[in-house]
Amino acid sequence: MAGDPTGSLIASIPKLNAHNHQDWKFALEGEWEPTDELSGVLSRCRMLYGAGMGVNALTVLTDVVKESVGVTWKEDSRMEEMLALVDTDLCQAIQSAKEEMDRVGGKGADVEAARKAREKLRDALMASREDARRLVEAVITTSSPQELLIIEHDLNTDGPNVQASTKTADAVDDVKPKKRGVKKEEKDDDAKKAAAKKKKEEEEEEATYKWWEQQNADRDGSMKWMTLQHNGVYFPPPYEPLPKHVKMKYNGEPVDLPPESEEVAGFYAALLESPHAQDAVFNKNFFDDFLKVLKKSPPRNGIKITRFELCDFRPMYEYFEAEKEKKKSMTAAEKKAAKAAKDELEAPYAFCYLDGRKEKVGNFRIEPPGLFRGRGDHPKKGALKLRVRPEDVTINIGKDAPVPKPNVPGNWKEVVHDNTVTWLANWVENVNGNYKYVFLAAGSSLKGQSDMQKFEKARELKKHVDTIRADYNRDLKNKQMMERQRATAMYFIDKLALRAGNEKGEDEADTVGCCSLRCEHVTLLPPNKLVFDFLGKDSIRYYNEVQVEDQVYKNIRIFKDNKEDDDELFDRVNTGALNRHLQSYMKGLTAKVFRTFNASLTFQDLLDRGTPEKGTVQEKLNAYNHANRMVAILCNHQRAVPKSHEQSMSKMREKLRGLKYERMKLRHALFAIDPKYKKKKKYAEPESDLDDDAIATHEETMKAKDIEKAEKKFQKDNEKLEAEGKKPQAESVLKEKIKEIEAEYKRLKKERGTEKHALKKERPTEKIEEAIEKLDDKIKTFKLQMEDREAGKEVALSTSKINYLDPRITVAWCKANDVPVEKLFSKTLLTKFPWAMEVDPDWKF
DNA sequence: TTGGTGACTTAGCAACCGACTC
DNA sequence: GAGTCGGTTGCTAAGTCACCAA
Repeated sequence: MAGDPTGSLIASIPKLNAHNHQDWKFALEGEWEPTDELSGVLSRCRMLYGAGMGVNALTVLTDVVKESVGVTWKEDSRMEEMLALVDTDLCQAIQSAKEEMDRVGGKGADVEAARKAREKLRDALMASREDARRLVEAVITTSSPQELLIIEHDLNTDGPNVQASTKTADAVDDVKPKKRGVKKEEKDDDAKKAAAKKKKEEEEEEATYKWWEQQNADRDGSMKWMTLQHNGVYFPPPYEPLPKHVKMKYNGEPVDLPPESEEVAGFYAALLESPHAQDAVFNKNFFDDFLKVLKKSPPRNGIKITRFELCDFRPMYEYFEAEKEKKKSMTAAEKKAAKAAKDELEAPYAFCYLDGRKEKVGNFRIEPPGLFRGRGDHPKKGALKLRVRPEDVTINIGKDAPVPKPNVPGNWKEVVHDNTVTWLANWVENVNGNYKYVFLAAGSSLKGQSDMQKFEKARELKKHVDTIRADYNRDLKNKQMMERQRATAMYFIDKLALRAGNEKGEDEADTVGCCSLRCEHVTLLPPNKLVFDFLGKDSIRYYNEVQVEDQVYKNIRIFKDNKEDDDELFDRVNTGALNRHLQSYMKGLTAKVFRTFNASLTFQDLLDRGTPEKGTVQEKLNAYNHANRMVAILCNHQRAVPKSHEQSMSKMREKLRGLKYERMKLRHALFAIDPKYKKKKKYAEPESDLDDDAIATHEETMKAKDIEKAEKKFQKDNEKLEAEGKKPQAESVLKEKIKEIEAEYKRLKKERGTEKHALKKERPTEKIEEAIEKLDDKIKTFKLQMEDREAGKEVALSTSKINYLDPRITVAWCKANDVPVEKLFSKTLLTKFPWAMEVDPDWKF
């Protein structure tokens, strides 16, 4: 993009949020209003500075310039250096002016001092503006490294306050060095270089900050941070009414809804073709809430809506679908531009500064309003989830950090400074009264530390698990019913990886875990089998027929005795008591730790035993996926069979048949050349599953494909001829071609089963042998892939990988087996587990 | 001991995205 | 360049568990 006119580049910088601008104006008491075209650039600096983001004008300018000129120059490290040299003075000037202003502002009485401080700050900003202008202009009018060097030199000798140049390509000429005393020049250079170096070091430190190598002896576990700065949360844009012609109907009549009720109708309309709209509870809850909204915001054309079955949301649904299509058909450039604009708006919320380090925020977007999509038989599904306003949101931020302003009108519910928690914002949602939180991203130091601690705790359990198991096995016969129930529950938690199973309320889906199992969920199957059948978390069915110790079987029979189906199986045990008991063995031990412990330990064990030492990468990956799948099955991590699964399997089967067919033809070619190959075992055996029927099916498929190809080619050729003003080929040409194809397949059919059924082209036997070898490898790998896919169609591998498998197991295994870790960890997982990347190949869980 | 509250992790699904094929 | 497909990411519901007051 270098060389673009300044205007268009500046125009591409998205506008600021109004409140940030006002912030700044407030700071300057209206004495200075940016008017030139670079105000956008400077606003970014002001916004971040105003929001107390620990401003570094260099970073801001660098970002802005990068955004302005696109990617071309990003790779030019000289440019980075140049920017670093330019901006250090400016940065310091702004910082000191701001500090002074804060100081005198705090006293309140010294009007004159405050005025001077404001002036200082304004001057610093004006300098910033000139620098920004020069930088942007220089960069956009520059395309070669040589020119950049000239500018670098110019900027070094001029200092930050030089006059702005013109905004055309002449700019480079305009920034020629001005004479200055050598000593001062050297001094400036040294200071700038030192500051730039420091800055670079800071950036590098930020990029490679390894919290897992730091000692946090100065902090007890309860303090999560010392300083915290952020820009709050991002509220979704307000509702935009639909075009006038798009209206729901009631009893066949269009309904003129005001925006408040139209928005709610739209929530439902969008789900019209989803299973939700077929759900009676969902529909009832939605309609009850819709009626409440209609009472406040009734149709403007007087229609009275009272019956759900007379509502027709289809016009709205069709409009939404059309809009989706429109969005889909946008060009790549349009999509990119839209995304860039969205990113720009959201950028201030995506990061925070925790103890001075830049960290990514996870879910900084406030959940938009909609209909509650509870899972399973949730009694409240379909209820209206209200729009969250700033008045609903509490912000948690450092004491000294400036309080951000919401991006929509309104004020925060509360601003707190609680450094014993990790959330940046929270609110209570209206449907279930649950708290919702904004936390740091999964790759942040806080989440990473907590993750690592979780796995370390699970590893610590190794030291205690023998004692615990011995105790609960003993207590299976305990005369105290409570202890016997507890021991049995622990047996299930340990052996079957069941969840703890807290009590649930009436207004939630009826799901259970270990402690909340009811008699109906466990059936006795003599002599010693138990059948578990219940809905667990997320209403996912847990079904397991499992052979248990005789004593466990006996206990369940006793616990069920004289009870109704819907009575609690463990009526003397709850999660609280169970966890308190576990704490007596090990600090921090709870039922949940057993799941992590058993998942990781099983995984490690399966990898150790199942990885083929001399296998191919694919074979090793299969062993890994197998181990991963076993853990996912243990933890009951299910997923819906992908819609395209059967289709994709059938394609794979077809491809495999093709590979085998190719092999058969190669074999036959060998036989045709030299019949003694027939006696070699390697070539004598026919391909498995490739009987006459399979060959016939395959040849039919190939024939159909060849004919289709010929038809397409014929059509394309004719179009080309017509475009050139030539006469198109006659239909007979196509017919002749198809005839040829059919003849070829007829020949193949006739020769089927004989060595004539071979390749047409003659090749030396060594080449054919080589080709068979390659095909064998290909078939083997492909079969493994197919098996893997089929076995995993109902199992979600990602949940265990993200939550239960110590990442160090994976990393060490990859190192020991020469498998690139990228094959197993996506970008997100690599970011989530940086602390695991340095383990030795022989590390074990 | 119990029940409620608050903070955090775990979970499946849908939308998105990028590689691949034609 | 368009269409397909499968993996990845974002979203938010649904768990676990500590803590506190009664």
